[in-house]
Amino acid sequence: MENKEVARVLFETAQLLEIDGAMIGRYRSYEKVAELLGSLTERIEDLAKDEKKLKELPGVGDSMAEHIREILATGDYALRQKLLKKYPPTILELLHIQSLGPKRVALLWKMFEVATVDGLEKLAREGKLRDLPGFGEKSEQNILKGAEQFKNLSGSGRFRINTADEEAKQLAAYIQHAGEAVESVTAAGSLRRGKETIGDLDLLVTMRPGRDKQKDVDAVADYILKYPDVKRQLAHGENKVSLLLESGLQVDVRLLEKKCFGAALLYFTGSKSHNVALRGRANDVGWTLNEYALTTIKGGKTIASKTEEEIYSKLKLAYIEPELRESAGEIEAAERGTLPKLIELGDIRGDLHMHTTASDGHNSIEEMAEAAKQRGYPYIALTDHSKAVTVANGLDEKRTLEQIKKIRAAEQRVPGIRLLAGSEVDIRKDGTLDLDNEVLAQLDVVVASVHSHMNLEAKEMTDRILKAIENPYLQILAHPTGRLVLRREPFEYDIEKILDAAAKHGVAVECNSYPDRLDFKDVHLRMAKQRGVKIAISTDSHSTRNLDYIKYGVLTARRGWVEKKDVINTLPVDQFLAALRPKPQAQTAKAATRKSA
DNA sequence: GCCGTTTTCGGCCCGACTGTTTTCAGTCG
Repeated sequence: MENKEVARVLFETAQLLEIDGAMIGRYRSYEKVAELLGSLTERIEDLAKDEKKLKELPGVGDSMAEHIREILATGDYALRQKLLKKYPPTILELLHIQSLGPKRVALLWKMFEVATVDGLEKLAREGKLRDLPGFGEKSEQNILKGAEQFKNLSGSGRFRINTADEEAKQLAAYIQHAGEAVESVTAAGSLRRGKETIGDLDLLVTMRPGRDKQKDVDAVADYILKYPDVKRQLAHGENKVSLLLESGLQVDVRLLEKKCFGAALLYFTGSKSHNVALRGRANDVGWTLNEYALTTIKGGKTIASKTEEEIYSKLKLAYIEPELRESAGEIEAAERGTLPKLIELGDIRGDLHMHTTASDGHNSIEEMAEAAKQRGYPYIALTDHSKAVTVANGLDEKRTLEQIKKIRAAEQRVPGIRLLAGSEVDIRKDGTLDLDNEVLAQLDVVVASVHSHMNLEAKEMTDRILKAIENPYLQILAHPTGRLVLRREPFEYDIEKILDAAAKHGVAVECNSYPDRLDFKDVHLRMAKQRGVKIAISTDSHSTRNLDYIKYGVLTARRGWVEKKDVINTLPVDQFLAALRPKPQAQTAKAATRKSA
């Protein structure tokens, strides 16, 4: 069982307990463990084999360890099943409706035995909810609005990082023009942490001290509400404005004083569990941390508030980069001074995965080369699709050989950048590569990936990729999990076996930067790093503009604790080529073809 | 259900906002 599945069972149990009116701490304990599982690099199934290791996890005691083992053994949990006899499973859907939480859902169930979104909508339309304690006409309308939104969103209500990134930049630029009173606009939240999907946007606006503070804040808030892209205003408080943009993205803008910027940035960057851990740490020494400051509990004396660095320092922690703030061991590492020195965008020297008009790209070899040169890269690899990917006009052996010649010729026309001839060769259903080894032998860089038969059983998919890795010409395994953000789940396979094989054969794995992919995630990268598997960060560009997506790959790598030394395309070109899996000697290519065929 | 220089009971992160109320409960992040 995967960590995610165990977490879901625990989380649903927590939600049901809360609806059932359990004590706050009881359901929190389930929630906490579910959150922990989301950021664990080890498989819970492995940890559970060792009683001691399992109970070393924070928040896991005798009972919780027992529950986890039960879930692993049976796929479910008796308490959850018991609660689902009391309440229908659909009741959990109601919790996803804005303005409804466990208390109100419990009340609705008690009064009307309603547990479906449709049933709830009917009651709201008939005006039957307004007389419930704590409800009114406005509550009914909000529930109807929320129910409609819930049904429309069907998906997760999350957005790809590039969408959120672009929306944030535009809105931030707009707010900057609000007037004198605005000093700075900063994006926080999961966007700052570099998550591949963003639920909503958090923007922090610092205000210059003026004569009438509240008047300035009100003026800026009014200005923000006039942003042309606003679909609806969701909230408007003293120092917060919430909007729904036309795209469906929700934005929370906080207007604050400069003196509490650090505390606010820390708070609104999250993650939630990181914040909780920091607050616990503050409590331990008699302090309390909120979005305004770190203060003493007794007397409310401010300890730190202006910068994040200051707050971490007072908590006796090294500064933790936003990408690491997932409560995945970063606090312990900060305490010990063993945090990684994360890779930076400027460390990347070459992009190793891109397409040209030869297959399904929009630009020529020369155009890609020029664009890469402008971005300061000393080298790139041009890797068009191979013939099996017919929809992308993949290249067969003959066309690949011609493409190699064209790349060599283009190198003369675009001086100042080394153009490596590559291919994104398809891994066929049976694990063989889609180009003859004689042709692969003539390429500088062989990138390989799966583009078809993505629903194989785990065993078959694992064997398929293991077989591909055993081909001595495969050097980089591209988009290794096949996940498409918000559209397709990753392949089912044994990723540990794949990574062990990659380590053994010197195959690098790709951290694919294309925002629709970003499929090799933080946890995968950490697993790769632990095994000493080399990492390549590439864009999978299909046009010159896509080359900028490299920043999302670097963010993702940073989330995976990746350092410059872990990434092969941070090396100068000669060292990079030497770091690739060495190719068999040319004369053995034919024999290798026969063997792998 | 977990945890502990506030340690075996009693708390569990904390504050803003909303909509309902006349001081607060519930939701949200």
